Amino acid sequence: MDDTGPSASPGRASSEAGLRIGQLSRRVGVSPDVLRAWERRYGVLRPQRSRSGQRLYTSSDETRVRQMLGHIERGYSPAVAARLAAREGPASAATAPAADVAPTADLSALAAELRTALLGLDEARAEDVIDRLLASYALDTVLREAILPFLHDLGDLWSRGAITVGQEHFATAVITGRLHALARGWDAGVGPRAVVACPSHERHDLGLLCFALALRNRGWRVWYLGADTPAAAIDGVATQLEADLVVVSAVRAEPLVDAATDLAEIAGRRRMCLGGRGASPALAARIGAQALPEDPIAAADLVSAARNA
Amino acid sequence: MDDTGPSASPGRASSEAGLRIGQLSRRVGVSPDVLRAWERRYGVLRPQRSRSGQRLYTSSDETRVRQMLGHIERGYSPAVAARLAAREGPASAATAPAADVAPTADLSALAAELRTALLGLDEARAEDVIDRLLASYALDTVLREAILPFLHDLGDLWSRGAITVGQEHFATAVITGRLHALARGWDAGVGPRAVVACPSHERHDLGLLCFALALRNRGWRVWYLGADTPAAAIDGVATQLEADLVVVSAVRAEPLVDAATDLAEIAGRRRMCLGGRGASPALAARIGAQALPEDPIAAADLVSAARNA
Amino acid sequence: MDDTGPSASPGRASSEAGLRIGQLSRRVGVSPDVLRAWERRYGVLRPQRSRSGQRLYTSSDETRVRQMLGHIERGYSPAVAARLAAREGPASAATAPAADVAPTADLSALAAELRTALLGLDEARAEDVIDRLLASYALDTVLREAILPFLHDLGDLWSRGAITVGQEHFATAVITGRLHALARGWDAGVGPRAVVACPSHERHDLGLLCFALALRNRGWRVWYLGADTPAAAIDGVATQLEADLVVVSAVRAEPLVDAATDLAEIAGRRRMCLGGRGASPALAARIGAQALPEDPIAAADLVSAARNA
DNA sequence: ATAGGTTTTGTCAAGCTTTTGTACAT
DNA sequence: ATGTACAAAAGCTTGACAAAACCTAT
Repeated sequence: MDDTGPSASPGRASSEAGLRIGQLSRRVGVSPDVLRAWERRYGVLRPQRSRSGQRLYTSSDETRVRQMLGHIERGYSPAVAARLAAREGPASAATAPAADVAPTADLSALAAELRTALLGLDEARAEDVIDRLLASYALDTVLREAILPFLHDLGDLWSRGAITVGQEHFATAVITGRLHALARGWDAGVGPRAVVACPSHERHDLGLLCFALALRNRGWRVWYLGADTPAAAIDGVATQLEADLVVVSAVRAEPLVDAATDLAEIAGRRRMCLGGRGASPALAARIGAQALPEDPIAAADLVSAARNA
Repeated sequence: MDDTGPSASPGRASSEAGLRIGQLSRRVGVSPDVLRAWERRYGVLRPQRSRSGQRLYTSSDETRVRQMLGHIERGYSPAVAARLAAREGPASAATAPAADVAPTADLSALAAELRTALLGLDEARAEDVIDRLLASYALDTVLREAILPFLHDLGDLWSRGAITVGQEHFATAVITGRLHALARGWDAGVGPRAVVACPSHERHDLGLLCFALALRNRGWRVWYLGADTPAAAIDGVATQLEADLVVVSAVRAEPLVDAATDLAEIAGRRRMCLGGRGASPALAARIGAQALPEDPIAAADLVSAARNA
Repeated sequence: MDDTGPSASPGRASSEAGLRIGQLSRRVGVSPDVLRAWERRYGVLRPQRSRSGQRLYTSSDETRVRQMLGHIERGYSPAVAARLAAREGPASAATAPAADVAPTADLSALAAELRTALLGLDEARAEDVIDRLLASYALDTVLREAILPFLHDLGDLWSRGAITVGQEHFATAVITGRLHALARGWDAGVGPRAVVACPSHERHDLGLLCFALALRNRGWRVWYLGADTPAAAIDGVATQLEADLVVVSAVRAEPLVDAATDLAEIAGRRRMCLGGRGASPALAARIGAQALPEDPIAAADLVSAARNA
């Protein structure tokens, strides 16, 4: 097994913490006392705690310590080494020699870093990059320039067999979690109501999630039903809410085709849009819905503009 | 998911169940006592029972134990190892006991940490805490439970001389920056239009900023003019946009009183609300506006609900 | 920020600081006592100081010492060798930063679009333009070529009555928000510490914000106190942090004049610079501070360069 | 170069709690 | 088989300490 130990599987990502101080100490060759002192004095490490107060370190804490050791060996005092390590962030210093971390890294650099982090199963770093992206750029931009291109890539890589299913799952899980977090409180307020879902047998809902975020960002109230939702369920929610809009999206055409009859029935009573690569204008026409562009942001613009017009 | 046993398919489980504790113990090299303790303490194993109550383990229990041993060997404590093994196993979701880690982000703990960080002039840590808050809680919650109480405290501490003006300025600057960042893209979309400002001579606009965020979160499009805005300016923007609502907020009453005549003039043509501690119902009535509760979130609720009603 | 690599700009050097005297001594083979003596007598080295006063050398200090050693070996007296080394030093850092690469969007067109968007109260578009600016150009460039000129224009237009106060407030609010967001992580790293504020009764802090960003970009750690900060507050924070530098900036002269006595008191204990249009060399001299050019970027260059001189 | 004072940083101890394997009584 | 008890191991916090490294000043 590799030296990152327990971090290989996707679901574990956010709760990977588990190393206790003694073990970390043995791994990096720094006494527990020193580890605690470093935490207290420089705040380099901020391990999770168990309910009883025991420190639980992640493997990124381990690399952090190693970075510090590297700096110390190079002659820096522990205090300085700590600041340097802190500034390097969760990312590994080994690969980025002396590159100063810019306060405002540029968009494509951040996008690239996100990709590296996610394919490298480094969740902490991925979260950090997403934080920096969102801090520096508007949500639409982050989605359009970083998240969506990455998802696109991911599909490519996967279909070429260039990455493992585990990597794909991991990346998907991290992004999903993050986008969902952004989407809290979707249904509050005054905007028009949209019900948003993938049809039965369509399990890829990340594009839909981006679309939903963009739509929310344009003032809509969104009820997000997610992947694999039967047409009847969509209809039920839409009816209960008296939704102004129903959006159904799929990557492949089949799920939409299969649900076409039921969807047409809904479209007869309510504004409906079809999104995703699986939605052709022809199919939309047959169902009585509006076809949306493949790009989720553009789709949100279109939906939103149509209403204003 | 089923609750009858540890493996995914019930049928197979029962057909395989048969290992008794002594046998399993010898196979995996873990004493029966320990196996029982693990079951009791971590719930890793849930063997079937024979008629007489004896434990009957399946082969998947065996792999489960081996996984645990592997994790322990890699340095994890038995408690953590159990959690990890539970995650991996086929029956993960159903049987996994609550993880033993302290909740990553306890709201009040995070709020306290935010306070410590800001008063200690530690920006990086403050940002980190805010990140964690936003990652775990809805914006409304973060504002209501962490940001606003802190701002309140800040006023208190300052008036009691418990903190320096410098600390107050610093904290204000950090929070302002952060909230503004959250507010990007305020005017996009389809919602009703609100113009939001403090009157001339009112320079505290943080409460207003929270209100604006909450309002945006409820689907409104917001134009934020900020502190110290003359009534004429407010009117100009409101007219240019054909705003549906104008909100004016002040901590003290004077700025509102001073601007009362001009504001009344605007209120004659447009829905207007007065917010902040400086806004009394009496004053609002005189101006022809609606008084809002002091709490920005409640105010946003009210504004938003009134429109829906 | 530039993209020329880690060692090109003078400010960058200071962010690398961290070597303590013992380590430097071992590296170059000169005793700590001698290093201190050279510093005192010839001023060849001007290391940063840690909070407790420890000297923190950069790697360029190391080459400086080596140059001196070379000259001494060639027979010059230490005094002469020091002068020679001093003359050589700065020259080595003379590699000019490269221009921005391959602009994806035309700078002046984007600047114009920004202006249109902001004056038209179109926030979403403004944010998008800023995103594109930041994605294509270095921060310094964006500030110098787009943001600052626009702010300048804004003042002009306003004074000519060509725009309403509302437009001005709106534009200011958007830009403020954006710049604050870029400023995350201001206090990270190991660079020298700067406290940055406008004096009491000065409420325009946008120029200061640009300056602070530029300074941060040159490796300084910045504590931003913002507008309208009493001298006592500035002093308090500077003391708490043992800041290496205090910068006070105002658009008009009065606020600075009013605070002159208190500021002079601070300047007696700490390096201080005065910035903004309100800062005249005469006033600076009276206070015992250094006057900075009006242009925030140039000011940051000066502050940062002076340190290595 | 020396002297005298301060800061930094790794270590250690005391006192207490939690974890966990093992033992024992029912 | 179950539940309780127990003790060793490992942690936690607080506080203190001493060697090393620095600082200033003479």
